[in-house]
Order: sequence, then structure tokens, then C-alpha cells
Amino acid sequence: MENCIRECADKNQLNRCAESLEEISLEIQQIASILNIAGNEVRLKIFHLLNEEQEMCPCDLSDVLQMTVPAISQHLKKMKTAKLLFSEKRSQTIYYSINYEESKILLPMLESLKQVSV
Amino acid sequence: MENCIRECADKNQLNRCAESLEEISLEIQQIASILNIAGNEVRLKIFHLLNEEQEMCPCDLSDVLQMTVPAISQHLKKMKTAKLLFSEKRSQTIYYSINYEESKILLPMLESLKQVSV
DNA sequence: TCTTTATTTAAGTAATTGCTTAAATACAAT
DNA sequence: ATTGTATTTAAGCAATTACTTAAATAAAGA
Repeated sequence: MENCIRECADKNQLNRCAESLEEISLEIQQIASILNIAGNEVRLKIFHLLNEEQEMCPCDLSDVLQMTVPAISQHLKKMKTAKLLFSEKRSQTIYYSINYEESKILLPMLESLKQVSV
Repeated sequence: MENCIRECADKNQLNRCAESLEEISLEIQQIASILNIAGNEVRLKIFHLLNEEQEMCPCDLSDVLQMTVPAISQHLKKMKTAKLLFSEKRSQTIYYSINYEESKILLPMLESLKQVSV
């Protein structure tokens, strides 16, 4: 079911495009999922704060971001589930930090945010 | 209304964080909005295709992505509204292309997707 | 053991997303 | 003028998102 009936439609181009997409479909999926998680103001702020402070707990983040603890906890869970964060429990407190290996495509942005405040 | 009553909560750190966020609040907003748009499989595919092919029309994209034309059109509108795309009408056809200036934070990802298929 | 503190989980909800189909718009060609 | 092609816009809808409040879990300290 083609939508383009134009003469000028370049069948070779369309085939090339379809093949290219198939080759990278896995990467596209992974990157889209990371960008989707980072494409939220609260979560991007969390990334930035963890990038500056190394590690923070939900309750400190809730103070800084002026949001309820459960709201923060749900954002952290989403980031953790995607393996973008590590967490480490020390007594009652859980410290979250960035998994830089999994988050590497976000690094340029985080670095640029660091620059701003200098 | 502080949530952290912990002794170990470092007030200086929390103040520093709050200030940092305020300084970059505009950048955070802008970047989050771009990542939000790119953090969708269909739109990321459109970015990738436009990056490889220079320009494409909604109807070719609809063929390649196997989606209805209105569905594609709505994605393009969202990207165009955010100024991430240019559009140029030549007779009946509208050609979309990437506004690289506004999309520059996405470039590293687009480049890495290009590498994959080599 | 009982209370406090830090955190997560669950349930409910309003807003947003991304599609669908149908209709509207705009331009070209006959 | 009329038909065909490319595109957008609109309305409707199911699924998802991001919060809320309340309850559950877990560890520490009195």
C-alpha cells in the first residue's frame, strides 16, 4: 500500500531507507527509550543534579526539586529500571548515582549544562 | 516543607543544588523539550532518515515507515513547531529537512546511527 | 518492643499522547 | 471547470503519563 504515486518518487531511495531502518532498528529503539526518559524536565534535573553531586537520596531530591517524595521515587524507579541509574543502600538511605556507561549518549548534554553555571 | 530531617543532610549542598537548577532552568526546559520530541521511535526514525537523505516528503516517509500519512504529518508538525525541521513547498510536495542549528544536541546520536549502518 | 525515618508501592485521576477515519485545503493537469 | 494528488486539520478514542494521597516495607534508635 504505497501512498506516493508520484512519478518523481525514487524507488531506490525508498528501498535504501527501509533497509537502513531495519539495520538500526534495535539502536533506534534503545536510543529513543533513553531520550524519552531524559526528555522530561524533572528527570533531566535529576540527571543534572546527580552529575554534579555524584549521588543523592530521594528525600534530598524532593527538597531540591520541591516535589513530593513519592513523585521523585517514581521518576527514580523509571530511570533505574532503564539501568540509567545505580542505587546503593546505606542504612535507611538509598543513594542514587548515574550509570555513565548506559547513559553515555546523554553526556554531551549534561556537560553542556555544567558549562552554563560556570 | 523539608522532607529530609536527617542530621547528615547537607544544607549547603541542598542550597547549591537549588541555585544551580535556577541558573539553568531555561536550558533544562529547552533540552528536555527537544529530547522529548526525539524520544519517540517514529520521530527518531524521521530524524535519521532526514539526516541521511537531506530531505523527504510526508508521503515518502509514510511509505518507508509503513504508517498513514496523517500520522506522519502530525509527527512532522510537532517537530516543525519546535523548529527542529525546515519545510519547503515545491509544487504540491512539501520537503522536510533538519534544522541542524536547533537540533545540534541531537547530532551525536544521529551520527552514531549513521555509523551503525556502515 | 515501639516509634521514627526513608523509601516504595498502590490506587485513583486529570492531562497528554499517538493513533484512526473523515473532511478540508491547495495545487496541477487534463 | 473538474479531477487527481499531496498534505493538513479535526474529532474521537485507547493507552500512557505524572501527579496525588494513603498504605506498606525496612532499618535505627529510644
